[in-house]
Order: sequence, then C-alpha cells, then structure tokens
Amino acid sequence: MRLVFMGTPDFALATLKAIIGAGHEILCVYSQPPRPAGRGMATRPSPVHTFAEAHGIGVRTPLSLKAAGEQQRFADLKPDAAVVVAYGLLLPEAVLSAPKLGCFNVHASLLPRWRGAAPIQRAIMAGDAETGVTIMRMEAGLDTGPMLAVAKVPITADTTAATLHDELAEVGASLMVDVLSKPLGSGIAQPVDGVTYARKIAKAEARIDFRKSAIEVRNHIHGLSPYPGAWFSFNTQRIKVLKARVVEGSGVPGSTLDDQLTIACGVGAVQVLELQREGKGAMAAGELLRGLAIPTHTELT
RNA sequence: CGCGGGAUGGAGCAGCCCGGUAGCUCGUCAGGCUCAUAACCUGAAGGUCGUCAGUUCAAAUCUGGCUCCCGCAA
Repeated sequence: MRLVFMGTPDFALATLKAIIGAGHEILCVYSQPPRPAGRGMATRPSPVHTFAEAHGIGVRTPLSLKAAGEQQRFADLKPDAAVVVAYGLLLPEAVLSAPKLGCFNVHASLLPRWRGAAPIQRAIMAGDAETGVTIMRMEAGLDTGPMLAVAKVPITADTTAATLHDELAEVGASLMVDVLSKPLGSGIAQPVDGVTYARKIAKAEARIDFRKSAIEVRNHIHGLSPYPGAWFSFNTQRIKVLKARVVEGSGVPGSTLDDQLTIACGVGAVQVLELQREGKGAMAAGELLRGLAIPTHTELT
C-alpha cells in the first residue's frame, strides 16, 4: 500500500521498519521538528526523522497540522492509509479523512485503559497484571477510535518500563503489519467502561515515597526505569533506582535494614538491585556497595 | 556557547584542594584449615592513574587541548 508514516520516538521506529520490511511504499514520514534537547541543548532530529532521512524517505516536520496549506500538502500525497505511532500532534479532521482507507494508530495499552501519553509507565506503576497494544482506527478524540486488533503482554515482577517499551514496540509493529495485510474493517467500538488516562510523567513524581507499600514502591521504580528514574537521596546525592525486588522485613520507612540496600517501606521492604548515582553509569547494587558503604540504619529520603 | 559530575590493576571506590614509595572493599590464582562451603587463614599475580602537550628536580595530584561516560535542565 501507499502509506504515510507519522511518528517521533524510538517506540515508533519499530513499526516504521516493519511496514517497510513488509513491502509497503512509504510516501512520506511526518515527525516532530528537531528541538534543542539533551546535553548541550543542541537541536537534534527525532529518531524517526533520522532513520527516514538515512533511508531516503522524505521527512516533513510541521509544527502543526491546523493550517489549510499543511493539510493540503498531506492530502496531495494521496495515501491509501496513514500509520500513526506516538507522533505527538493531534490530527485534525481534514487529515484524518484524507487517506482513502483511513488513519491507523498503534497504542501501547489495552484500550480503553490508559489512553494518552504514558501508557507503558502507568500500567506498571498501577500494578496491572497485564497490558498490551491496540491497533485502532483513528477518530478526533484522544485514543478513542474503534479497535481492529489487540495483543496482550503480561507484566511480571521483573518488568520495567524499558523492557516493556521494547516488547510492546515489537508486538505493535508486527500487529500493525498483520492488520495492514488484511482487508481493513471498521473495527469494534471501545467499551464505555474501564476508561483511564495515562497522564504524562512529571519529574516531581519520580522521587520514591518509602511510606507506600513495598509492592507500590517496586512498581513505581520499575515504571520509571530507566527514564526518568525513581530516586532517593543519600548524602545529598541523588541515587536512581533502576531495579528492585520486594523482600521480607519491616522498619521505619526509608531506613536500611542491612548493609545490602534493603530498605523498609510502609508495608514490607524492598531490596535495591540496580542503581545509578550522579555522574556514574548504571550498576548492580552489590558493585556500588563495594566502594561506597551504606550501613544498616541509614535514613534514605 | 544552558549548568554540573566523572575516567585510578578484572569490578566498585579512596587519594587530587596542601605535587615526592598508588591504597581500600571485592574478584582472580596458589597454598592452608575444614566432613564441607559463597566461610576463615597465608601468600601471589595484575595499574602507561582516559589521551596529548605544558609547568616542575619531581605530576594520579597543577595548567591547557582532545576523546568517551553520566546527572540536572529541556
């Protein structure tokens, strides 16, 4: 098919690669414009932008699709369909209705649960036992379109946002290829019950609150790992926790129960398995403790 | 020119401000003890202190350039 692809971050890249691999013709790629980001604040193109350019695909990075001219340029591509994955711009009605067969979206949750910006993190942070990806036909509303396909993925005690992100990106990519290989139906309407919204992750919520239960603390840590990273402070430095497990134990929330970074929570305790401190790379907790002792009864906040 | 931290035997850290024999906790290897062990004891190997230049009698340490890694902020 003749497709337009719209996406921005790494998560979208898997789907772009998959539809190219499936032999579809990519007429044009839309992505968020390069912005100052990262260390040094240099402007840099998005992962999708970089990839598309390297593969000789035309890239457009409009700030908005509201202008009639921009909408006309889109329509002039005369695509059969548009594939949209984490693009970051709302598509106006004129864009949604331009492709002959419609616009199709990969969303990283089991809709209607976790509509919105951060479904992967929110599913883990909420302690969901499973999540997945949904392919939907796009409408004007926020992730409200009828569903064409769903794939479920379990969330375990070892699942972090990083592992789930990669897994869902792959599952979503192959599911989209699968959907495009068959006649495109109108889809099944989303249930009216069970709607939740995955609001963006705010930095202020990254700090660990050890007064919560051990399971909640672990979910919080895993949901934010590795970015932006749940953290506590020790000796005025910020230590990010990338991985932890729930263990037996109790004590004053936030205090260490041994010298192996077992930390008491409101209910139970967690042991830090993997961490990262300022200016250093990620490492196993045991490695850091060889060089930097954190004794029993240390108060961590 | 957004702000800042870091690079030291295989791993994690100290030493740097106040230049002068490179240290700690582990790991590895050998031997010992033990019914046995990730335990304990003894010993050993292993480092151009990221890189290039400068200052100096002397540089891990002071000065400047470069490479790579990371935190904040976006």
